[in-house]
Amino acid sequence: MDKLATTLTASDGTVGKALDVLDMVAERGQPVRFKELLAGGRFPKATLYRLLQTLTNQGMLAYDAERQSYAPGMRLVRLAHSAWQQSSLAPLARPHIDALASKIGETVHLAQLDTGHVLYVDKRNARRPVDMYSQAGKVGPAYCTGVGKAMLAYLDDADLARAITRQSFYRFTHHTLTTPKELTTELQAIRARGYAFDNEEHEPGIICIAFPILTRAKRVIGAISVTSITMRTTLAALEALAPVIAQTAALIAAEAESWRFPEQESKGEK
Amino acid sequence: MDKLATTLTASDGTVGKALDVLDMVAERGQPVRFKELLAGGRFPKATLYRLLQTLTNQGMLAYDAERQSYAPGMRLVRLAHSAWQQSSLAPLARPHIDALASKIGETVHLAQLDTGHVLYVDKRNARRPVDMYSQAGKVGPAYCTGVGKAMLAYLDDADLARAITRQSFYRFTHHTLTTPKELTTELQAIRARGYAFDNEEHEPGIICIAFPILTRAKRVIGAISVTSITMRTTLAALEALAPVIAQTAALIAAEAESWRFPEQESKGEK
DNA sequence: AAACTGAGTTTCATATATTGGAACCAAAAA
DNA sequence: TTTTTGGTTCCAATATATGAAACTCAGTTT
Repeated sequence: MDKLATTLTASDGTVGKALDVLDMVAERGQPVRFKELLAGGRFPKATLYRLLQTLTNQGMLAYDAERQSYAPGMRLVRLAHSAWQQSSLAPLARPHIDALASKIGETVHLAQLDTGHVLYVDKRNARRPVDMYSQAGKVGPAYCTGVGKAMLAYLDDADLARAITRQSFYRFTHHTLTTPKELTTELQAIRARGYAFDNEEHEPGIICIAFPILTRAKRVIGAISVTSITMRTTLAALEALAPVIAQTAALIAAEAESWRFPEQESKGEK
Repeated sequence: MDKLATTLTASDGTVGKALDVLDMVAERGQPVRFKELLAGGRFPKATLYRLLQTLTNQGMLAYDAERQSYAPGMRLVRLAHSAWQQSSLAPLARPHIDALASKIGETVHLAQLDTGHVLYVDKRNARRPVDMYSQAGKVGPAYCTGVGKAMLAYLDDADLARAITRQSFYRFTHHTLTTPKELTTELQAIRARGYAFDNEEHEPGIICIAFPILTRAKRVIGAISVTSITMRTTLAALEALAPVIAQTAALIAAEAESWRFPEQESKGEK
């Protein structure tokens, strides 16, 4: 399912290792047995064992005794609630996203950049209301999505370079940009234009137009996109919506600025 | 806002401490300055400092340089996505919750028990569709909510005892049960009846009826509730919906059982 | 039954990371 | 300028984490 470049964080301390393990469990997307994790070769048996114990104790993992397997724990959901509420743009952007979605009747996404990847923090689907967490919290590739490219286009050189190293450049469709070179060229175009398209680069049949959400100082803090399907629309038709979307992005930016502007990428790699 | 008994997890190792700090940040519900955390008196300056650094490095916290404050990081949202998807009842229960909500046109909650507190994992609000994360991931008290009591009623003695020690028994309204004694009496009634009510015990004007979701072995794995307001309904009216709700709970239970049954409470306190 | 797996758990001497008091620094306040 | 406040860094003492190897305890095989 996921073709993201696996980010192996330079381990800082025991905590770093524990969180690595957490990631390993979360990434698999289904309950994992000890053996499988061990097979990852990341940690020696005893160490892995104790890390798992600790995490389980702490409710960060849940151990299913019957199946002898680990899954991410509910404590994460609790913590994430806080994170989402106070560190994401979502609560603040909600009314604007709502307005936009109901005005144009297409799916709207709100995303932020997280260690080089796209993190969807909210979604509004015009026809079928809810879709919850099934999208919020979901991670996607940056190099081949509208929101991703819209955000990458506004990173400064250092951050962009770092972000690029994280891209897998896996070819999802034959429109996917598969080299840093192609991508950077595209990013220039996006910066010139002010917004990005996704021309079936991630999934065939799916297109979108995406706008960065920029602070006054032109720092990207997120992006919004309007998605549709080739069967129903064209990129040109989506482009006609540009003004409304741009407007929404601006509103969100303005509001965000007056409240807070969270750091997105931690700067030093240790 | 929150009146939950603060769970001070018996620290295991550095990881435990780090997660404690995470909790401290998350609990505040707004960006925290170093000083405030230090004032908590939980950790000496240098130690706290380094824990914060590590967590920030790891993306579990986000540091806002301008305001010099910490907030829960986006990595949590990413991780929680996994947790929610694979460890909660939500994905599985979704269709049934949807059906129930649209059939009866009232707000439906799906909750699980997390270290003695209620963790809302999904919500369907009939009239105003989405409400997202604003509820999923939210934690509430167990002793004075319908879902909470419905779940407590089916815990075995040991787990119940443990859960009770976590309740704050804060008096939210004058219907709130404020002692373990009152609560256990109520729980007996609930077990006898098969479902619980919330008679304005948490918020004035808000009432609900809640059903536990039980495995064949009678282990609680969650609860669903239908909420309304006294201005519009009565408990008696809600009770009329009992069969439909029970049915939904049973469906969810059946489905859950055939897939997986995650542990909810980690057993040993170390 | 006896011998063998394979998966998970525990031990223990060692290396290492964590600790926290105190010193330090920078910016704001007096 | 001097103080205070709030945050960062040092460093020796010490607690912790480490991981190879030994050990369980099923469930197999032979």
